[in-house]
Amino acid sequence: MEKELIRNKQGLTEDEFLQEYDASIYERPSVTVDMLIFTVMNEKKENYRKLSEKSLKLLLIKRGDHPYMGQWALPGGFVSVKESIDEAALRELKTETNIDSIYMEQLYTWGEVNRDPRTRIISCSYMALVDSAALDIKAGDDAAEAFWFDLKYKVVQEKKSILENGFISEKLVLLNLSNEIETLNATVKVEETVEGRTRRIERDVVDSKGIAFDHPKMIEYAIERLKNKIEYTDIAFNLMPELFTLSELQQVYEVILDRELLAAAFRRKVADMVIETNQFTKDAGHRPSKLYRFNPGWRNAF
Amino acid sequence: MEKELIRNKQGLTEDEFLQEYDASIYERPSVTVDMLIFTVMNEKKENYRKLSEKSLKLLLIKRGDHPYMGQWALPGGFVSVKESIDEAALRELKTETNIDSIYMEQLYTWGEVNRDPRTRIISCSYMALVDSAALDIKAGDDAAEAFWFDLKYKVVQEKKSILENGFISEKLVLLNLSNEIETLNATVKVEETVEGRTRRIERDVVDSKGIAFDHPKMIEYAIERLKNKIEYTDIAFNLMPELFTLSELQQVYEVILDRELLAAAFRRKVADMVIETNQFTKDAGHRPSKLYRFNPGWRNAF
DNA sequence: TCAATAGTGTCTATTAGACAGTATACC
DNA sequence: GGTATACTGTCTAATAGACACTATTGA
Repeated sequence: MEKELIRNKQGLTEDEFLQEYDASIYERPSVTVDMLIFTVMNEKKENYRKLSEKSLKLLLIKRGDHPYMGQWALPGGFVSVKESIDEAALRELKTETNIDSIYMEQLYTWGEVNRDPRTRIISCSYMALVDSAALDIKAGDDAAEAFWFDLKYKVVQEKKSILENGFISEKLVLLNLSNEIETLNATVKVEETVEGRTRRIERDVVDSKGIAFDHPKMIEYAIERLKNKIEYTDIAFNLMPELFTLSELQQVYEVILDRELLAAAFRRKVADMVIETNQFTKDAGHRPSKLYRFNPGWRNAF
Repeated sequence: MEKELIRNKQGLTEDEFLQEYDASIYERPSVTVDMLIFTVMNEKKENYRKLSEKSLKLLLIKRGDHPYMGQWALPGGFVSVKESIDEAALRELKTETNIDSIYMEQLYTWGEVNRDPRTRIISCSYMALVDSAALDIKAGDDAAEAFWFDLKYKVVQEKKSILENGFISEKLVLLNLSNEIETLNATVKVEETVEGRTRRIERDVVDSKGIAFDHPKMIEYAIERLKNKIEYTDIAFNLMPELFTLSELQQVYEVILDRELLAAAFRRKVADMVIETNQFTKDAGHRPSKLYRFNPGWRNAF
């Protein structure tokens, strides 16, 4: 190998250099992963004819120790030096949901100096989408108390101030997380500053009732990403069971996008992404609906 | 404050807990930032009539020590415990380009266990876009030898294998980085596995001539992101000088997207994003072109 | 029968692609 | 005048939105 021959200023070869390398001389941050685990669940029917409404859910854990003891946080944990961050994220996912084959995507790495009162902690956030049908019992039967929260996202204020050569656009987002046992609220300010050719986006937790750390920021960010990606990718199918109706699929799009869609246009849009089966729903109280499955090869026609 | 009253299982209040917290008991990874600094530069004209071609450039640094001594790497450095990762990225950007007001965006955090032979290092990559006119001399006059490389991205192979309930799509990307002093090549394999409702994307450096670490992966990822975002955002303007012609803007789009665009459609597309001035180019050897500036408020009509 | 959803046909508005044709400086 | 680019007009194709209309079940 040629690399044996190269010597640095201290006259060391690469092997010698690595042997002498002392990683401990610099102070280092801790690294954690935080998981945004989303699912969509059916609420109970109002009457026998109506379809059941769907709602977007997020998994949170009640903190059993300081800091933020008693508050709710995203599931997560430290990344050990012997595992990749993806592995750490998968491990957390498995611990909390007992599912290991699932859609997971890295979102953003949060690196503010004082985001954790214990020590310097950098956290890498991941989004996971799970099919609630595949979940069954889990979430709640862990030592850590994990619960699904109904998640509402609402822009409550938008403000735009014009600068000499740009503007500041400020948005207040209200996050509401609730279930049978608790209701949590947080307000996140998202501020976009455009000055000349520089753009900066900054998120701040204005107010948080019961949500630990900077997790409201992570939640806000994840929802924006989810809303965005559902429009131009097929991630929504990760929230669906094996077989589903187009109406159910549309409901999932609607609950995430938080607006109603027209059935005709929606069906055209998803036509290539699904494969028709010859099965139908039953006992619906109205016309039965054809069941479909995801078509993994929809993107590049084959 | 209420939080003083809450005691954990050891009977400690939050303040007591934090005082006793010892962050040093766990082994921790190091964290670095790596910067993908892009610009677009003019090549010299072939003849007095023709427009000068543009080319996409990436800034690399020659490594002066092990590991990968003598090879080329992305500018970057360790994140200190006293600065946020954004601050570390800005610091690197400032060191390398001497510019501090610039477009910068976090891309992805790379967390494989053995990506660095020294020790466990997690690296957060950032993309920065700079206007080459604002650069002037810089890049080259630092102690570290930083140079701009002409960057070519080419998909040399695409393969799709069908599985029982999904497929594997494999893409080989050839990266070519060159300037007057050196030519570097790397091949990155991008493998997308869709199985059932699980999707996984994996990148591997198949082959690398002269590019250090897993940086070919980071470069490949950044170009994909850049190509993607230029289509639906206004980031391209960060590569433009204060005043520019629509033809120049189109050239920038073309060099990044690596395909020719039709002028009429392009002009329609960017019409709202620019503000006309009453100035024109001079001495062009052909019809002069109107100069435009960026319109920061294009998005939400005001 | 009727409430509620499933599913289709079609008109319209908007947008992207194609390309011809006109305009204008500088050598 | 000729070359190379600047810029516009318009036809066409593709797509998204709107909405009316038909179909089908279980109670």
